[in-house]
Amino acid sequence: MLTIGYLAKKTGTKVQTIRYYEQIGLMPEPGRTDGGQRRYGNAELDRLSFIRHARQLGFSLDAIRELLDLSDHPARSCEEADAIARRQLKQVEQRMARLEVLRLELERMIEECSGGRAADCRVLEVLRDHSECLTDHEGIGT
Amino acid sequence: MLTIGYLAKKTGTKVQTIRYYEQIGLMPEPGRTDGGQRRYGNAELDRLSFIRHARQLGFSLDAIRELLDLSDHPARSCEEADAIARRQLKQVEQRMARLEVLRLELERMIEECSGGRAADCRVLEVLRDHSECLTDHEGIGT
DNA sequence: TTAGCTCCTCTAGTCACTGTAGGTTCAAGG
DNA sequence: CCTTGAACCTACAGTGACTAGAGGAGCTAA
Ligand SMILES: [Zn+2]
Ligand SMILES: [Zn+2]
Ligand SMILES: [Zn+2]
Ligand SMILES: [Zn+2]
Repeated sequence: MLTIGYLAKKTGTKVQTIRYYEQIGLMPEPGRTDGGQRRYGNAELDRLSFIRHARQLGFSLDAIRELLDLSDHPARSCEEADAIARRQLKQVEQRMARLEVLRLELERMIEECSGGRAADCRVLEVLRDHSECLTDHEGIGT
Repeated sequence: MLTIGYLAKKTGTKVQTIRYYEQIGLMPEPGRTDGGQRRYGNAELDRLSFIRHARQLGFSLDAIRELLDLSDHPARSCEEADAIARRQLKQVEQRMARLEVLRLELERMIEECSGGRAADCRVLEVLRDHSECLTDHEGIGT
């Protein structure tokens, strides 16, 4: 019988986060001691590891919910799991493309500024006037 | 005299977002009509454009607050503005590096899965067992 | 005048946690 | 058996940067 603190340490999760996962139905309600403390088994440890690993790979909790469901039903087709992963990959690629645009623009404005008074700062100038930019970068950053 | 809706359209901002910026002190409290509606001048339009452009380049509202402050004081040194921009660039680079790791891992697991039952799905297997991964990717995704 | 658009305030929700306050339980050492 | 202190409990508030909705008031033109 495993305590919540043990699960936390094993998976690199904060204790509150595990309780949060329980609250939103991602982790099951575990058994309790007479005093009301949670006690887990190995299945729950595995489930939490899965969740954390998927989070590290950038999946949303909603996506993870579906992936866990598929993992719980081994006879089903894995098409949906693959589709979720492909969606995630596409999202990552899009984000990288957007970041690359920002990176170039930032690099350029930093390079061009030769210091001095704020009045002549290239960084501030570019921020004031988008026509100084080489790219469109519409949609908010990140 | 410009309405909030005009500013919104000109800058591609939602009306509520402009009111939100006012609430957190990023935009000044504008004058009002007798009926209580906000009316802006061109200075406010410029300020909002600055904010939006900086947001598109990924700066946080706190960073933008400092950048606006510097832009309002042209005699000051621009060192701090440059430092903020360099910090932002570094953050973008770090995020891209993390995303590249995710991208490779996702690409690999999608490629390796040949479809079929969820029991044999490579995607689910990798999520269950981090030792199937080639990289460490610690820290939560994005 | 009346239609219909825009504007107002206020509240709550998003995502995925994280932090805090104030109290209870558990396990080990004496 | 008793005490100590770490780990646990619930409940609620806060993060960033908005976004959505309710319910009402103002503004403009036909
Ligand atoms: Zn500068
Ligand atoms: Zn630009
Ligand atoms: Zn598969
Ligand atoms: Zn891994």
